[in-house]
Amino acid sequence: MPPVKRAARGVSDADDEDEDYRRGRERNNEAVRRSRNKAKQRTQETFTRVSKLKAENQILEDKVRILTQELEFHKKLFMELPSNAQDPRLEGIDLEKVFEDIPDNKDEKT
Amino acid sequence: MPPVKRAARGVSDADDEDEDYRRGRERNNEAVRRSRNKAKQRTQETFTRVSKLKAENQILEDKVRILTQELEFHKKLFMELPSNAQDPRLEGIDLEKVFEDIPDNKDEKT
DNA sequence: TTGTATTGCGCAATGA
DNA sequence: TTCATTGCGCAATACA
Repeated sequence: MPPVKRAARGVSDADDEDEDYRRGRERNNEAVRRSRNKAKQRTQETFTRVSKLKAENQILEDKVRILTQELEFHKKLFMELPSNAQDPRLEGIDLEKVFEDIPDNKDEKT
Repeated sequence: MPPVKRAARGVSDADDEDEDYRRGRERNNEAVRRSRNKAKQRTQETFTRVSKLKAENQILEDKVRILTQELEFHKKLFMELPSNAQDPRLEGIDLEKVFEDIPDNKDEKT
């Protein structure tokens, strides 16, 4: 453990104890320095992390927006073609239903 | 500014200067306390920020994945219907081209 | 027990 | 002048 005040005992002036104490204090001061640098480092990285995440987020949001538009476009295109309404394979099928949710979209929280 | 060592001058014991000094030190200590609390607060918020962003990101990634699948599905569905190949309004139109990029998807960095 | 790492805290210099 | 911020050392204590 870091040095303990020699004064807490019966040592008064510069002797072995004192040197040990100083030596110990010095070591601890270095440790403190190291520790604090690490902390700053981490803090800095956290900020960087936030920036990166915000950027990624922007990109993803754009993608979602664009994909949604595209999908809408395709659905309309498909639905509006009268030929589809007559395709034998779509007999009795409710296209609205089909397009609603193909995969398992089970995530809507934002 | 925070008090200055009165010892730096010719004041030895408890007098006005001393009281002012103590009073000043005390004020500063409080200020330091406030400042450090704020700092911790900010740090904490930054961590929270990261968590939230990571969560949002997950959700967005899922959405992109799902939307992409859906879109693929629709494109195939559309392309595979022979009726479309005969729809008069699609005369001379390259569907592949049409589907490629409707909006302006100008973002691919991840 | 010993040594390093963290953390709260006060002092003083410096910023605003 | 006052309060806020920051580098730095001390000591307690958390970890190994």
